[in-house]
Amino acid sequence: MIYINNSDFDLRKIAESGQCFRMRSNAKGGYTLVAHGRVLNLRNTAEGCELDCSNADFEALWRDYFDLDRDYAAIRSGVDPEDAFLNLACDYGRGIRILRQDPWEMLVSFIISQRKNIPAIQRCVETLCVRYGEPVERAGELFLTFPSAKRLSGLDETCLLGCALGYRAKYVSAAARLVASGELDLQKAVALPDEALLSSLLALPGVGEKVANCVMLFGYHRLGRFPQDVWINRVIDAEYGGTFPAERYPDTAGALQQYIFYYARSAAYAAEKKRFDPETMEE
DNA sequence: GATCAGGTTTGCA
DNA sequence: TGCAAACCTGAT
Repeated sequence: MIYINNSDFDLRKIAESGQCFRMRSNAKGGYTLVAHGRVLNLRNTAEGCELDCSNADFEALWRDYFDLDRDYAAIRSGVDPEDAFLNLACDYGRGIRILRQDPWEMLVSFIISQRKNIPAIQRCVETLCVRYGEPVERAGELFLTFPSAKRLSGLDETCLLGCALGYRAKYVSAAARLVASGELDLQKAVALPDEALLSSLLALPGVGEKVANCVMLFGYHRLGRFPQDVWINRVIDAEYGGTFPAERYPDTAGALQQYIFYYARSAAYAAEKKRFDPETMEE
């Protein structure tokens, strides 16, 4: 067992932050995660957050996966002290970290995400894994990995439609073929500078600015990327008059985006808005 | 039934 | 460039 004692590590917030679709609450009051072909159980205890893995696995994979060597307090303290809203969001979201997830899994997950809410995305991803993933055994229980590009590229598009992907099926199918054929090398792309990585992602069908930025942030850990979805846009309209000063945070905007996203969707923010703007009642 | 959801593409001005 | 409509599916 490994214990994480870090006030900048909050299991629930990370699970709910919308960056990861395979971290699900389990029967033991904790969370179970399948990532990079491995299964991990986590739960909060008096001694800290408990990870049921060996020290070797922790050092080889999970320390990096949870980005534990980064100082998130430093990211928050770099925020403009005049920016009251952003400081509130940072306080509220404290404990969120940007996970280092698999680029292929992120690409497919965020292509699927368009015009779907989080539960719907989770269901689609789960169905893909159950039907086409590789089995992994863990304490007598069976789990499934995220299916490889090779596996998905060999499927008829109707199989993907059967996973409720809808019009996105052809996008996933095309991406799978490109990756499986080697025409697009997602691992090699790790070495690309931001702009080149962005344009190679944008070249894929069904991938626009938002999806590309999510893949860069969550799959390639480019912390300067600032994906703008409708929630972020609503906040930017309401709090910043239409433009967020992302250029002020070239190395941390993505982490700030996660704090904002988490706060923007919270009841706390809704209540705050309502307090200052009675008009929202009518909307 | 109509509308809408964490978006992208296409077509038309 | 900029804007609206269409696209699948599931939920309200």
